[in-house]
Amino acid sequence: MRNKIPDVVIRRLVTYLRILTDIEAGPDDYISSAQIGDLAAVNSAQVRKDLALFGEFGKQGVGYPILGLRKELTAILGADREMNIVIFGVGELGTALARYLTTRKETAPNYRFVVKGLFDIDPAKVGTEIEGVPVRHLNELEEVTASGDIKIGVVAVPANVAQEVVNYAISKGIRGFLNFAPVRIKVPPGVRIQNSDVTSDLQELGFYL
Amino acid sequence: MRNKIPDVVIRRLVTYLRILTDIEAGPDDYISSAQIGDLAAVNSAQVRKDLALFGEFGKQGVGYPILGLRKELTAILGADREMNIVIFGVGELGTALARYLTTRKETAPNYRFVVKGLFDIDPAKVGTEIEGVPVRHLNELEEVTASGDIKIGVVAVPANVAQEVVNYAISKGIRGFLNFAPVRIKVPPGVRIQNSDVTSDLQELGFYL
DNA sequence: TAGATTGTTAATCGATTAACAATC
DNA sequence: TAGATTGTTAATCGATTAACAATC
Repeated sequence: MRNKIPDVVIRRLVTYLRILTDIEAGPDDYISSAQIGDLAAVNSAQVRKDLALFGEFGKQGVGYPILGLRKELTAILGADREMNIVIFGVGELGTALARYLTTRKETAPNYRFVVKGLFDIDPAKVGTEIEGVPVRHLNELEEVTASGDIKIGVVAVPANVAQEVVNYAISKGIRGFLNFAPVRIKVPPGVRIQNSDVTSDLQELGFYL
Repeated sequence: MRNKIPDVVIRRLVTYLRILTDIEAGPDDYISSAQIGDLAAVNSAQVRKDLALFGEFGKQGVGYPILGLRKELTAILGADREMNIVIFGVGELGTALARYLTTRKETAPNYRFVVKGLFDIDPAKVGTEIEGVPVRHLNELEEVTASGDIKIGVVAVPANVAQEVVNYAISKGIRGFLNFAPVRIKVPPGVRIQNSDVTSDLQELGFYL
């Protein structure tokens, strides 16, 4: 069933959930698809259709119960589970991400990403720690992945070694990546990779300005 | 003309340019749409169509001249111009981005983003500097935007003030934003905003794992 | 010339939006 | 009941892919 849901729908669902989370609501508060659409910059029919893919959550003439829908979306997106991640590369960006993700844990409400490991190959960095999480040598990855279920690897290494690091991580069982290195990485079927590249984003933006 | 080009095409063009830049090539080296497509994970017809939107750059039976196409894409994307940016928010992420963007300047070949200003409102940060760029109070923004043409604002402030900061920046003439805060920001027509949100990316990834 | 690959038109596919009966 | 809004079907829109004549 998950195969038939387009990526773009999931991205919107994440937005809807954030919108619902940002609203203070009591048990009797409802919101219409038009209101959600307005906040998410999405057509109201789109909102209804996205939600209808997963069930009938609304009430005709009234709308969607805010708390109820929030709960449903949380369940659909698995936002109630804790998700263990590791970070590859503890340079500027990797360090910032490590701090950001470990710090946010306390502030955000249903936050659920736990940084289980930081990896680098620079001897000057291995052995240090960030927000209480030790930086290990990449070749110790298996010891971390073996212990729990690490779902996601955040790639913050230089572009020229990113493919190599991802290959290695896949061999140690990691199946999802968020890649910050400015390269397109090839992964076998069954492995997901999501790219987030500041340079490309800026360049795209630059075209229009 | 630019209005008719879909965003997604521009994003692919950025990818093609990076691919071409990564290839070592002499003046007589050619590449086919199939090869580019392979490296970019895109159908070859797509590649040809994307390029054909801007001109006829190829030669039947041979392909596209690597150096020539690189030059054309650079011109199309404006990757030869220098693009001045400012960064709002000098927390973990803002600092990392500032360092990343100023440092990269030396390493990457046709890199062209110049950090012209860093802004915060925290008195402990205002007056310090990062990689030689001073951190100013947000209310000094106008003095920086007035001096040159600042095209892009990078938003690395907390989510709850992001909209406010963007509004203010728009009032000072900035027309393009790369937003790292986990909120959907409303902007008037004529202003572009691109979102890059680690939390959402991870959550989206989490759905599939 | 024969083989390869472009540029482009036509066909397909999928996603978005409009419309409306069902119903709270 | 009257008004509002859902869930869903049908219509539209746009983007991707296939196909192929042109031609290097």
